[in-house]
Parts: sequence; C-alpha cells; structure tokens
Amino acid sequence: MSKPDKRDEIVRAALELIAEHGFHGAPMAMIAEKANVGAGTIYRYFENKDVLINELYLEIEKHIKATLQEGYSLEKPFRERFLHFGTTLLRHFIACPLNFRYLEQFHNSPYGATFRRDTLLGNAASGCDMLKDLFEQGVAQQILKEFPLVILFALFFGPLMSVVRDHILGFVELDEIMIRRIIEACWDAIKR
Amino acid sequence: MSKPDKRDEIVRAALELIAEHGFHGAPMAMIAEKANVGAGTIYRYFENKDVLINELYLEIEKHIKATLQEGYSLEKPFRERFLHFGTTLLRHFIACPLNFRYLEQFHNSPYGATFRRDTLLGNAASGCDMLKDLFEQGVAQQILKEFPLVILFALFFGPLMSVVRDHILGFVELDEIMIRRIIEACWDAIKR
Amino acid sequence: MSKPDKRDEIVRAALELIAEHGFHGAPMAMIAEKANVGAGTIYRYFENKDVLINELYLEIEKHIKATLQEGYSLEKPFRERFLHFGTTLLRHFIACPLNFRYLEQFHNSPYGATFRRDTLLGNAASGCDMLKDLFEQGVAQQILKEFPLVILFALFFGPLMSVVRDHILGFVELDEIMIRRIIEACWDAIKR
Amino acid sequence: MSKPDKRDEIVRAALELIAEHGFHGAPMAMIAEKANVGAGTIYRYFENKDVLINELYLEIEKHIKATLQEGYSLEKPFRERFLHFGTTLLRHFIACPLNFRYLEQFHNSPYGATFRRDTLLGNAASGCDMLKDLFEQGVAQQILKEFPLVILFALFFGPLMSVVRDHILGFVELDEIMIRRIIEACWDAIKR
DNA sequence: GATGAATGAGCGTTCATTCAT
DNA sequence: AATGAATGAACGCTCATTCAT
Repeated sequence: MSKPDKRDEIVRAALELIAEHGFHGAPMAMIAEKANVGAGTIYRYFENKDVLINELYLEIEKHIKATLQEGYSLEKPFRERFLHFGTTLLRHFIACPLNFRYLEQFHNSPYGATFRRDTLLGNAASGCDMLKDLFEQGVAQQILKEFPLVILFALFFGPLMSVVRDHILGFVELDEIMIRRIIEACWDAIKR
Repeated sequence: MSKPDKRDEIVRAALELIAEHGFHGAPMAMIAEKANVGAGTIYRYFENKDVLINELYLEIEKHIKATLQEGYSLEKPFRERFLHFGTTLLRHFIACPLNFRYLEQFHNSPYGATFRRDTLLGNAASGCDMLKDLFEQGVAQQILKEFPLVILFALFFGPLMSVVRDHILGFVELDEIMIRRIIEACWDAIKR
Repeated sequence: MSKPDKRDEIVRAALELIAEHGFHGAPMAMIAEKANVGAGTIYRYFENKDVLINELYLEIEKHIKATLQEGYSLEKPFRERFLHFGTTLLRHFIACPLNFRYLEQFHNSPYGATFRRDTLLGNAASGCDMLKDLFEQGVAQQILKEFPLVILFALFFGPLMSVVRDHILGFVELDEIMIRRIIEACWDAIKR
Repeated sequence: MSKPDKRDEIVRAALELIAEHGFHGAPMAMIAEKANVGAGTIYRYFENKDVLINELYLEIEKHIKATLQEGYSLEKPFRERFLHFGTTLLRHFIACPLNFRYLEQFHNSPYGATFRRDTLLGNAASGCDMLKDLFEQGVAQQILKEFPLVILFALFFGPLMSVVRDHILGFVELDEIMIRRIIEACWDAIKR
C-alpha cells in the first residue's frame, strides 16, 4: 500500500464511521481498524483528530465544488443556471449520502462553528463563490428578491438540505422529477 | 432554594452548556458546577444524562407548541394562518436562541434520530400537528403545490431554521419586516 | 413507632438486604427505605455503616449463644452434650437462614477479620465459651483426639457451616434424621 | 517487559489485593498501581473487572486441579487415595494462601454463587470430578457412610477449609504430622 | 427526634495520544 | 515508515454521610 493509499483509507474509514455514528461514535482506534492501519499511523498523516476531521471536511467541500463546476455555463439564462446549481447539488448529496451526513455532523459541532463563519462571509476560498456571484448578479438585475445574500442562501440551501435528509432517512423517494420540482419551488421563493 | 429551584437551575445550566458546546462538551460535572449544585444532585432529578437530555428536549418542544397555539385561529384565511405560523416560530427562536441551538444539537444526534421519525410521521403528540393539518388542507384545497407533506415541511422549516441560525451567529439582523418578508418568500415556495 | 422499634426495623432491614445481596448490595438508602425510616435516621442509632454492621453481628451472635444455652445441661454425658450442641446449632441456622447468610458475609470481609481473631482466641465474651470448655474437658479426659482447640473447632464447625450453606442453596434437604447423622459424623471425626 | 509479563503483573496484583481486601477493597486503579501499569492497560487484557475476577478464579482452579492430579493413582487403596487428596489439597492451600483467600472471597460473592451451583452439581468441568467419582465409588462399595454426595463433600471440605483459614490467620501451625492427622480425622467422619 | 435533599469523593471505564520496537 | 501496547485524564454515575428544616 503506497503512502497516499493509506491516507485515503484513513479518510474513507473516518468518513463512514463519523457519518454513521457521529464524532464520538468514531474513536481513533475504530477508524484505524476500519482503515486496516495501526492506530499510531493516523498521526503520521493527521496531527490529531481535530485536524483529521477538518481535512475531511475540506475534501468533501472540494468534491462538491468540483461537481458544481461541471457543466456550469455563464452563457445560459439566469434561471437555467440557478436550476442547474440546485439540481446538481441535490443529485450530488443523494449520490453521496455519507458526505452529506458528514457535513451535517460537522456543521452541528464546535468544528463547524468557526468554519461556517469563514465560509459564509466569503473570507475563505469557499465552494460558494459561484453561487454568491450568481445571487449577487440576480439581485443587481432585479431578478431576485432584494434580500441580504445570507437570506437568499438560506432560502435556497435550507429546503435543499432538509429534503436530502428526509430522503436519506427514507421519508421520501426523490426521483428526477421531484428533484426538479423542488428546486423550482426554491426558485419561486427567491425570484422576484 | 426550594426543590423546583434546583431542578430549574440544572435544566438551565444543561441548556446553556449543551446549546453552546454540544452534548459531549457539557459533562455532568460542568452542568452541576454551572447550576451551583453537587454532581450527585443532578441524579435526584434525572435518572441519567440521557433522561436529562430528553426531558430538556420535551420542555423546549412544549414551549414551542404553546407559543404556536397562541393567537392561532382557524377562522383566518389560509395564507394568514400560514404566515402566523412562520412568523411566530421565527420570532420564538430569535427570542430563545438557546432553545434553538439545543434543538439543533438534539436533532443531530442519536437522541434526535428516533424522535425525528416519530414526529414527522405524526405518531407522537408532536407540536407539528397543527401545521400538518394546515398543510394537508392546503394541498386538498389546491392552494399549495402538490408535494408530499415531508417536502412541504422542508420548504417551510428549512429556510426558517437556516435564517435563525444565521441570525444567532450574527450574519443577519432579523427585524419584524425581514421576518415577514422571509416567511412570505417561504409562502411563494409552497403556494401553487 | 417508639424508639427501640425504629432501631429494630433498621436492624431487620439491614439483615435482610445484606444477607441477600452482600454489603455493597445494601446501600444505606435502601436499608432506610426497607425500614420505613429516613436515611438520616439510621445515623441516630448507628454512628456509621460499619458500626451498624458490627452491632448486627453482635446481635446475631447473642441470639446464637442464647439458643445454645437453652436445654444445655452439664449433667448429661459428654457425647450427649456434644450432640446437643451440634444439632441445636444446625437447627438454629436452618430456622434462621438470614442470620446464617449474614454471618457468612461478615466473616468473609474486612469486618470479620479482626473479629474472628478476638473470638477464637477467647479474648472477647464469645458465644463459644461453653463449647470451648466442653472441648477442653473432652481433650483432658481423653475422650477427644488430642488436637489444638482450633482444630477441634474446625472439625466441628467446618462441616456444620458447609451443610447449612448447601441446605439454604437447596442442594440438600436437611430433616431431623439427617441432622442427627451429620452431627454424629462430626463426632466420629473428633472422638478418640 | 513483554506482553504476558504485564498480564501476569495485573493478575498477581489483583490476586494480592482482592485476597487481602476483598472485591470492593481492590479498585481497578489500585490494582493498576500495584501492577505498575496504567489504569487503562488492565482493559487491554480483561474486558472489565468481572472478567478479570472470573479469569483469575479459573486460573486458580486450574492450578488446584493440576496439583490434585499429580501423583494420584487409581491403583492405590481407597483410603490411601482419599488421604492423598486431603493432604495434597491442604498442603496446596498452605503453600498458596493468597489463592485460598481469593477462593473464599469468590465463593462468597455474586460471582461465586452461580459457579458454586454449576460446580457442585457437576455440570462444569470442575476440579472436583475426581473427588466426586471417588466418593461415589466409596458409597457404592459401602466404605463410606451412606450420605448424599453434598454432605460427604461438606464433611471433607468443611474442616479442611476451616483449618487452612486458621493456619493463614496464625491460629495454628500446620506441620506435616498435623496435616496427616487432620485428614485422618476427616476420614473418620466419612468412613462407615 | 426525624427527615431526605444535597453532597462530593471515589468508582469502573473509555479513548486520544505517545513511543519503544 | 508503521505499529499497537501503554497511558492517564476525564467521563458518567453511586452512595455513605451531613445538615437545614
């Protein structure tokens, strides 16, 4: 097993265990075992558990960003771009439920608190820059309601995260048609 | 200090610490200290930490239910009733940020998992019965989009919770006007 | 309830709980509850748990002594007196299994250790003085084997305690005939 | 220190402390300290305190069984075999007083309760099988008194355990001659 | 005298982290 | 570089004892 392989195994094991059982349901020893790695080995790749947790978060975020950029075109009409964003994100979370669960665990913890502040204020290289630009443009062009950016984000992300959670928990089955309709409902919320 | 006083102190201390630091950031000893109470005293009022956590949850839920019922009238037109719900809930969470944070911690934990299932499926005497009735009626009368109930809940609660979180974190200042406009945006999302 | 009544209730409750569950299976609060007495009340009658345990022991021992003295006659032949002792003791323990269980708990604990030393060496006003005299006389008259007193005690008490234990646990049913035969077997062990 | 060394240190420390102070007089932390081991280390070798206690018991029992089998021959006459058993066991306990004290603690506790039942009823592969066979044979051949097995055990083990206890407490000094005479006295008790 | 709520030291146990191999 | 045995601080919880009422 080459070096980056081990790191990947650790990350994958941490993702699965934390997504399923939360941060304190995933002791380092358990992560090590699932990764087929010695307990001490984790500390060669991550200074401590907090660092592991934060780096895992960054990887997931990076993955999302990459997904969102695929097939995104500034050429398309505004509404189209918005719907692309929404449906792509929804499909992504449905395809990667572990990532989604992890994000939820993360945001609802001391780890997520500071992060959230950085991300939303645009201080960091967040994955939301594109969306931010899109929304700002929408407001400027009077396509969207005149809300602070944060509120627009909430009107968009809020329902999205909720329906994904319900889907993962088995409360609804989200097919392509439903996905589309949900994002269109979100559009109704923010469009002027 | 009379008997109920001590119980209240414990509940308040638990609420504050858990809301701020999460369940594992709030050891029993710390709760006891904050409540100015011996560590063992907590166990006179709550069988164990789990029970404390669950009872605290129930109290918060009861508080919300009571708040929502105030001023709610089946006489008013549908949209009015919906707006009442939304703005009341929003105001309530803004007024009780600790309760809000606690609910979030709770739902994102093994404690909340089973609860969520019960609540959403309407098995338990949840605080959402009124809202559930309202939504079902709205769908039947073709006032609302024809979505499964779960989706309608998501379109309503999702943004609501998000904006409260942002407000508490200081990202937006929610005044009466903004509250009204946000709930109206939610209405746009679900109305046909 | 008059004063000595309360003391008796406490002693009885302690006896039952300790006999059945051992010393750490019988918290003071549980004893108090079973005695229908406040937890603090116990401390009016007994300085602390250790004192309660030791006094309870003394009462049980006193009870045994009294039982042994009944019907004991220096007139009867030696063997008769010995058999009287043995069968009386056996019957007593069978009639008072709680007392027996308590004695066993007591002797097998830090409490019993020092006591045992005192008792067997005859330093204290032990209940075994009569038996001690009897045995010493038996040795002097060359009726019994020439063993140190302690050994004779062991040959007599050892089997006796064992069969009582087995009876209480339900491994044998000790009727009058069996009792007689067992004590006679003990006699065979010590007689010259 | 190699791996089995640490386990051995823990076992030895537990044996000494429990033998001397009983189960609740021997907290895990104290065992760890006496074993020159971290508190958590014990849990690498034993799942919990109960398991430690039970495994220690099994080791002691195994040791006894092995000792009893040494030099035991079905060829020798019945009385010889019986005396071999008795003296060997007596010598063993005198040589291993900690083991003896531990057994007493164990049998007088919730741990020992179920064990005792299994052992005496011959359900488990107990160390007493040989003795049981011997006694059954003795009764069948009318060498021994016609008692239930349990009673014969009591007449044999009872005095034996008692004299060992007295020896350990310093009330008698058991030399080879005394050991022999005591077992012969036990023989007198059970022989027809 | 009697109470039982309150206490806090001490228990068994877990787990992030270290370090000899 | 990789390991996993060892660590010990920190947790949830119990219970003998105290003391205001």
